Formats: sequence, structure tokens, C-alpha cells
Amino acid sequence: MTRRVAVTLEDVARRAGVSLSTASRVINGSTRSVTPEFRERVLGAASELGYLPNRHAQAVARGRSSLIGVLVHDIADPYFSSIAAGAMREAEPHGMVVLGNSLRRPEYEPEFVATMRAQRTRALVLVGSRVRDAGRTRALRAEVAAFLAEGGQVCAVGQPGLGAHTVQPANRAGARALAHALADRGYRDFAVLRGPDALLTATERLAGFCEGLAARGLSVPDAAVIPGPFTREGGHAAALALLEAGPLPDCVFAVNDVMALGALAAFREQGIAVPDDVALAGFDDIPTLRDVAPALTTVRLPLTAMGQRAAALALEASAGPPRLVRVDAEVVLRESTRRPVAMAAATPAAHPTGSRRT
Amino acid sequence: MTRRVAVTLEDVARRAGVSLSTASRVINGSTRSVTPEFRERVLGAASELGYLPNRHAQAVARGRSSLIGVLVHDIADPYFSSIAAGAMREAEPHGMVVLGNSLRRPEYEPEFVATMRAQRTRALVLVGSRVRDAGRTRALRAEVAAFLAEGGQVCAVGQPGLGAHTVQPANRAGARALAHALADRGYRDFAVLRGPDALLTATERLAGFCEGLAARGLSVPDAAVIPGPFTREGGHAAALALLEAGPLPDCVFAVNDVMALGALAAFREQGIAVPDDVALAGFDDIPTLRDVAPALTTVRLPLTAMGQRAAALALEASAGPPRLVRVDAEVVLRESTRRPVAMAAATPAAHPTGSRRT
DNA sequence: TTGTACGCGTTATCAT
DNA sequence: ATGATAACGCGTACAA
Repeated sequence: MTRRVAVTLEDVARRAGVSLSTASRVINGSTRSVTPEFRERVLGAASELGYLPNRHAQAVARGRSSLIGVLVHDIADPYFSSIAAGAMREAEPHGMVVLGNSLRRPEYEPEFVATMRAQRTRALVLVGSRVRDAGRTRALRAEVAAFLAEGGQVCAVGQPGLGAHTVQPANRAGARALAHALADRGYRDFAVLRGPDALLTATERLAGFCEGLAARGLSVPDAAVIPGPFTREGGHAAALALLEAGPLPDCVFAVNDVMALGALAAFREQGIAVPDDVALAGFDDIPTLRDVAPALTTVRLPLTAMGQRAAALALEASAGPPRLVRVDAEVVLRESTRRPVAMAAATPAAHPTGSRRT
Repeated sequence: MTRRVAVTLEDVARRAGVSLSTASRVINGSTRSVTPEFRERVLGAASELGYLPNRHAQAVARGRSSLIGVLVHDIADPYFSSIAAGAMREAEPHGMVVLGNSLRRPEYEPEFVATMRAQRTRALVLVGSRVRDAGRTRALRAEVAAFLAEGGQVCAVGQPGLGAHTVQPANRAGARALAHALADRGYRDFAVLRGPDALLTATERLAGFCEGLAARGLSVPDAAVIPGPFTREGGHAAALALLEAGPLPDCVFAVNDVMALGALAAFREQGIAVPDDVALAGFDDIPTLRDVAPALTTVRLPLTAMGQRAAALALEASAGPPRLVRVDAEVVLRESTRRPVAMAAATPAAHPTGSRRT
């Protein structure tokens, strides 16, 4: 009747002349208690028939599958693809990786976790940023809790407070160190392309940057803090908005690299030279940066390693409470914040800080 | 005994006071033949209990899962992540997407297809390049055939001859057109960073480029055709090798953009200016190109659209033979092949073509 | 050690 | 329209 299309374990058992259970034992290797001779026969039959275990049937019988979920916001964004690559490299030997792409829609995240629950996935890596929207956060947290309750394991990257293991980059400290470094290079008049204020990551970087400046007796005028999407287009638009808002600052900090690249493009289009007319810095050190000119100052995060670490945490047989793994960020000064000759000639003290923007 | 951890359809049926079959009918909506009242009751019970259908059980019962596989060589490479993003966008509404990362190991490809067979995946998108190794190709083709025989659907991108639908970019014609354009800009003395000679894609582009030059009475000296990996590092190394081999040509063609970026970096490190000392062109038009300076001449492929098209082909209920969808490539001339002033001043005829490299 | 039989959560066939 | 009941392919107590 039904067109039997794939070889089943029963076929293998029949051909090997053994029972289904014996065949099962040698194939999945649960217990070693099988005679070498039978073992041979089963293995032979399996390979002759081209047998492939039905993973779904296994998952149903075992009550758990070997799928591993990885969720990112945008797989075409180098930040996410780098982390995803690291996570996949680590996870691949342990099971099949399912990669989800939220397209930056927060409502998709709980949905994805639900899907993974339905798949009885054993481990989950959630890469993203916590968002200020309490409803969304609650929905996501609820799904994660349900997933955990069902015996799954979860590790988040960059979004603490989910009740799961977390790999957390030093957004605040990194931005603070960057501010120090820029102030020490003599920059005095700053602007920040701050990203969406709903994104915790963006907000932390802004806060850290301001703290760092404050430690040097500097600050960013409110009018020079430009919000916008966390993307290249967002950076582009924010840079244009900055130009509209008033005279150019010494130095612009975009809270991530893709935004910085957008800003760089906007400046180029407007005939504004970086770093001669304005300095520019980003955050993340995405691989793409190796090929842009001028070389972009940034705060390096070990993206691939973060993904690997997260996958390892999600995969390890963990007893005990959720762990928080902090990841250091390192300031990398490059061409885009080389002080222009005119400024470098003067002593920093010669530059009164007075806020140009009121 | 067993810790019942997830809500099952039976729980829902019991709570709704209906039979398992009825509950199944309203949940999966197979037949509409359910009284509105019962329907309400089941839906209510399901949502109260937080019921999630076990996809594995469904897959076992139905004999086919709703998984969709996408295989790429390197998810961190913009070429692949762009195509993958397109494929995922198209596929996501139809099922869960499983993304595989071969890390450019050809032996992983048949393995991935086998895994997808084991998962009873319904559709498969294979992104990559056909490799000259007959053994590998045969292994892959065999797995694809088995997958097809089991009722699955497949679409390949850039690797024809797999017995599946194929989305095939115009590698040859694109490279030919590029050669024409460069010759028309006055370049006479060329080198090609040709990639691995085992990769069909690389070979086709090289061949097309040579054809295009030949049509203008030009050619590339053998010594100026440098092989190497299809990656940024490969391009970097190949550019250095080119420098070692002899004097600089007018113009270098790297058979893909990431190689061109590697070459660009190598030139920059060596103090060689592009395009003033040497012109440079790539192939693909990856998104990254928007941020490199000088802007890189390339041959544009609609990467995202190709991914979408491939997923659509793999998903569509196709009767009939495998289809071959050709995708046009478009030459995009940018700054990196602006003719230097000195050359532009002279007439092309003033530049004897004589091969500098013997 | 091996085989029998039952269970996993669904779908689908068949009477009712 | 609804409800038993038999698959689906596999894992695994339990008995032999």
C-alpha cells in the first residue's frame, strides 16, 4: 500500500536475521551486550541496505532529540554570522544545528523558542540583546523557563536575566576604556550614534562611554546623542541627522561597527574626511573592518570565541544555577581616530571643552 | 514514574472531554469536519495547557518532517550568508530551517545530505560549487539521488549536474563581459587570481575572462594566473605570489570578491596603490564591498534573490525534470579600475601589448 | 546475550 | 461528525 520509501531498522533486522531489539542495540550502541558475530551481521546489513536511523522516531522514543538551536537577529550581519559560526563549530559534533533568523523582530524570539520546544531540542543558544519592552522580555523569559523545565539547556549571548547561562561582553567597561583612549588622544568634542534606546546593549555602551568621558571631565551634549536602528542604514541616517543638527564634533562614537560603517559612508558621500574632518569609532571589531579604509578604531570582542563558549555552556551537563561568563573587550585604536595634524600640534589643554551644542 | 514533562495531545483531549482523534483534527486542521463547539473546547484546552505539538511524533506519523535544509560552505563569508539569508527568508514560512556549515570540506556535503535524509527533510538547498574531484561529486550525487528517491526536493546553487533543480549564475558570461569592459578602459596587461583549479566556479570565471580578452586580441600570460584558496587569505597570498613573480600588471582580476579584498589588503601592505599602481576587480558584489575604499569593480550577482529563488524551487510542488534557472551577472565598474591619469592620456593604441612575462 | 512486547506522541483508517 | 484502533520507526524494560 504505502510506498515504503526509506529503509527501516526492521528491514535491517530481517536481513541480518536478528530481532529488532538486537539490531537497535548495535546501531545505537546503547549496551555493548551483543555478540560480535551478530554485531557484524547487523552492521553489514545496515550498510548494504544504506540504512539511516530515522531521527524523528528516535526522538519520539527517547523523548528528546539531538537538535541544537541557534537564534540570531540577522545572519547577514557580520556580528551575528561570526558568533553563529563559532557556535556552530562547537555544536556541530553534538547534533544537528538549527539556525533561526529573527530578522530583528523581537516577537520572533519566543516563537523560535516555542518551536524548539516542540522539536524537543536539547540545547539552545540565543544571540541578541535584551530589549526594554517588558512584555517581550517576559514572553521570552516564560518560553525559556518552559524550555528549561522540559529538560533543555540554554545559553544566551548578550542578554542576561533570562534565567539561563549567559555570555556577557563587557559593553560598559569597553566603551569606558574607549572614551578614555579617545580623550587621551586629545579629542574633546564628542557625538554618539547611540542605536535604539530600547536595546540594552546600545544603552550600556552609551552609558559606559559617557562615564569614561566624565572621568576625564568631559561629556556629550544631549543634542549630539543621535538614536536610530542598530544597522548600517541606521548609522547612515544617524550620521546625516548629526550633520543637520549642527557643526561637526571632533569625534563620533557609533555603538557598533555596522553603524560606524554606515556613518563612514554618509561622511564620504558628504565629502567629510575621516579622520581629518571628524574622527570615528565603533564597537565589536567585526571581520569586515579589515577591509575598510580608513581603518576603523573599535572595541574588540572575540565574536567567534563567544559563540563557541556559549554553545559549550549550553551543551555541558550542568548542575547548579545559571552561570554568567564575562567576556573582556579590548580597545583597538586605528587610523580613523588618528588626531589630525592641526589638533596634534596644539596641546590638549589649549582646547577649551565648552559645549558647542546647547 | 516517568516524569511527564511536556503536555501531549492526549492531555488536551482529556481536558476538553473529547477523543484523541477529534483533538488531533482541530489541532492540525486536516479535515474541517469538527463541530464549532468541540473545536472551541479543544483550542481552549490547548492554550490553557500551553500545548505544543511534538514535531517528531508528527514527522513519524506523517512520514515526513517540515524541516528544510540549507547547506553553505562558510556562513561567515558574506557571499554565503547573503544567499543563506535569502533562502531562509523564503523557506521560513514553510517550515523550520536547518542550516549546515561545511567549513569548505567537500566530504561534509554528502554527510549533510545523509543527515537530512535521516531527518526526513522535505526540501534541501545546496549552496556551493561543483568540485573537480570525481569521487566527491559522485558521493554527493548519490546522496542527492537517494534523497530525491525518498520524496525530497532539492535545489542547488552554482553546482549543476546534481540531478536537481539548479540556480546557476552566469560565471562565464559575466567574466567575459568584465574582460571586455576592462579592455575597453584601456588595460592591456592582466593577471588573474584564479582560485582553486578544482572549483568549477573559479575555472569558469577564469575561462570567461580569457575568452573576453581574446575577443579583444589580448591574453593573460600563464605565469600571471595565480592559483590559491577561494578565501580572503587565499587572495592575500595569491597577490603576494603575483608580486614575487615579476613586475606588476595593469590590472588584476580576482575570481571572487573576498579574494579581491585579500589582494587589496596585500597591495596596501606593500605600499601599492589601487588603482594608481594597479587596477583590481572582483566577482559577486558582496555587501561588504559597499564599505571598502577604493570602491571595487566587480560583477554583480543578485545573491539574496538567488537564495530566495533556490528555496522557492526546492519548495514548489514540482512535477517534471530538474529545472535550470540561469541568473544574469552585471558588470559594475568602480573606482578600483579607474584608469590612471598617465594611461588615460595616451591612446590605447600607444600601448603595445607585448607580454611582459615570458 | 537475545527476543517479546509495550510505550513514545501523532496521524489516519475505519466503523459508528 | 466522532471515536476506537492500527500504524509510524524506534528504544527499552522485562522475560526467556
